[in-house]
Amino acid sequence: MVRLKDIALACGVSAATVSRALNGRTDSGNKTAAEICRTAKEMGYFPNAAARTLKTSRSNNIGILYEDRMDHEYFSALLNELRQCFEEGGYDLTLIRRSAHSEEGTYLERASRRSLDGVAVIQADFNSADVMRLAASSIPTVILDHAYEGSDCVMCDNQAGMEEILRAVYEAGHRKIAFIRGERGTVTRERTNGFYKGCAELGIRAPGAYMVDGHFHDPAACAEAIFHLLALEEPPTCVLCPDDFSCVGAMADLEEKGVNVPGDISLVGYDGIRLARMVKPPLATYRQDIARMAREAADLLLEAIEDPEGHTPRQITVGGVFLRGGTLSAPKHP
Amino acid sequence: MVRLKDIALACGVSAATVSRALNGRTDSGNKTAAEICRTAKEMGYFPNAAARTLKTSRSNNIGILYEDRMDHEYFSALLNELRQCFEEGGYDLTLIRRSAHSEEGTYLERASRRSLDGVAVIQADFNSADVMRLAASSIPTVILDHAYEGSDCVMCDNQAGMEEILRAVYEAGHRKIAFIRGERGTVTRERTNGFYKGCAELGIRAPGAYMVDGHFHDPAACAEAIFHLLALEEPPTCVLCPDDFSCVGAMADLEEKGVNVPGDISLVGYDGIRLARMVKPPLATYRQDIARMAREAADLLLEAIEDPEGHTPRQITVGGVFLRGGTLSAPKHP
DNA sequence: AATGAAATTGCAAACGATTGCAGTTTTTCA
DNA sequence: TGAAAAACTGCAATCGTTTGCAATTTCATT
Repeated sequence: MVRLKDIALACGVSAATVSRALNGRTDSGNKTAAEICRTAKEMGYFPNAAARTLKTSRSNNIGILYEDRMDHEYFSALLNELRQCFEEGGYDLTLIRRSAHSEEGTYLERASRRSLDGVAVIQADFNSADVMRLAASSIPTVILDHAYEGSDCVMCDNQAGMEEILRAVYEAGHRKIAFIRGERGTVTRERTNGFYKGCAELGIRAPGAYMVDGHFHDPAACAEAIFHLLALEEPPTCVLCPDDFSCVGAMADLEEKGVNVPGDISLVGYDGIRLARMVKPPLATYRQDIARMAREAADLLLEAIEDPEGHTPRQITVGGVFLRGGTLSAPKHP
Repeated sequence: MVRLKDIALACGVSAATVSRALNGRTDSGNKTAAEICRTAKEMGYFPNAAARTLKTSRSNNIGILYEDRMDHEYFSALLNELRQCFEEGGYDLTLIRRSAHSEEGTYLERASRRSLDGVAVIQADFNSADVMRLAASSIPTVILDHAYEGSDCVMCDNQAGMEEILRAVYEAGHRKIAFIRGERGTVTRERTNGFYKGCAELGIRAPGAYMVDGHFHDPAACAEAIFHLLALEEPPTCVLCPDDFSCVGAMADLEEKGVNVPGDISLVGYDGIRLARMVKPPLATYRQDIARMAREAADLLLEAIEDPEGHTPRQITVGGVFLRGGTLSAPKHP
């Protein structure tokens, strides 16, 4: 490995001068600086990250907190976009997660042990003290899809999304609309708010039986909930599912049992994953603007890193767009 | 941050002793060692990764090479499994990729700059000199889904997979079988071999027109290829697609244009992603054993890291399993 | 040419951990 | 009890880079 010292030797200067030249500092003579840079390139020099980190306590490394399995397209896409944003800024991404079996090491510890410049929380158990400690620490942190008081957060506009879905469903002629929601949390809370607000605005009755607790990303649970709803005395004509994945899976179950979508029941998903638009009929759904969320999150985090004093935490919501689809049609018996 | 020195001070010993005690070295007095460990825990000590890396040139960090978008379920799942394996071993994962716009920094450079202990190549342009240089370097590297002479590789058994698919298709009664293959590379080469080998064994004719060049993960291209095949004078009765994702998308296109699957044509996918089994009809496909691939890859890489001398590169293939599905039925006109 | 200011440069001390070597203590055994 | 062996500990150098300070050079100005 080529060291600073090697270049210094080759150029007949000190290591300090080489460091200054390579870092483009103003107090570096531009005649020698050019020569030094040339030699450095020739010799194939690149700085040792560990040494630099040790000295400056900056790692040019961003931590990614992602507890879940990573096979959810929504999160994968988010991670992908984030990576692009951060790589533009010269940062690498490191996945951190408490090792499942040996319970040693909190997130905060893992982050500071590696001198991470910041952490993006894509998916985590937001109620755990561990995550909260990280968010409250001095390490810049941005949270996605969850509102934390006093932290940088980027969320898709779940409330507006639900309201938009409701409007579309209403226009299609539905008045009996059920909502299967996912696990408790910011997302579910906001969607629930949007649901009730939308119902109120449109003058739709929203009986308690039409609000069902379900799970995200769980087709079986979603199907079960729908069957349960269909068995009601006064079944809904349209069901809003927690996410596209569940919805697609549930739809297959329904068809198998002889329930036709949208003939017997209309379905609407959430997320706008690509496969949801490929199945037959394509899902009516609400597509989140993942690229923009990532951009905003990256900007927030980078700002907090570059200027910790000047930065004040902000909470940003990003809107999406409703996609019409064959799973939503006029109800047979309105 | 608590330093080694702080603990040394608190315990009235030298930093060297603390280091030895904490690392459980044999030349450390067990009376004091216990005391030191206790104090360290009390004070909330954890080692500074940068300092340790600088001294030992081991980072406990594995690089992940993943050029593509990360929204392919197959690769996401692979990454997920890998993460689990490596985290068990106490390694973190760092995503490395040439920053797209500023062309500075090869993979090898990025890896050694961060003192990565090893690199797993999940998805990359295997023909690029950059990747080859990395594989040929002294940094332990394991390649997934591509055969590199003299490197550690883990591949799914594409040849056997194709042969198994062919047998199933044959049993269903098909004799005119087309194959849309993906981009050139190890995977495609092996599948092609498997296709021809299977045809030969079963006594199936394999005219050149039935072998179509296509793309992975590209539903539109797949659909187009299928239409092209259907327009042949003697169209095939069954088409093997490059992957599930393409197949699902193409199927929707077909239905839209009035072509019934499997009535008019049988389709078979490849990969076994979850959504492929949720659509209607569920795809006949070949599911790769991703968990096992990850395990093998991790084992290879860890072995190469722990014992670089004793390790000789191996190439491992992992078999999968054929999944029957509604997209494959007996041909109308055999 | 002398002077002071400005521009460069080098010295040396960090950053926090590890480790060979030597020195000290303890243990073992005769 | 004494000497040798074993066990433990500390010193100090080292990993590669950055940076405050001081020293040196360069330059403009009179």
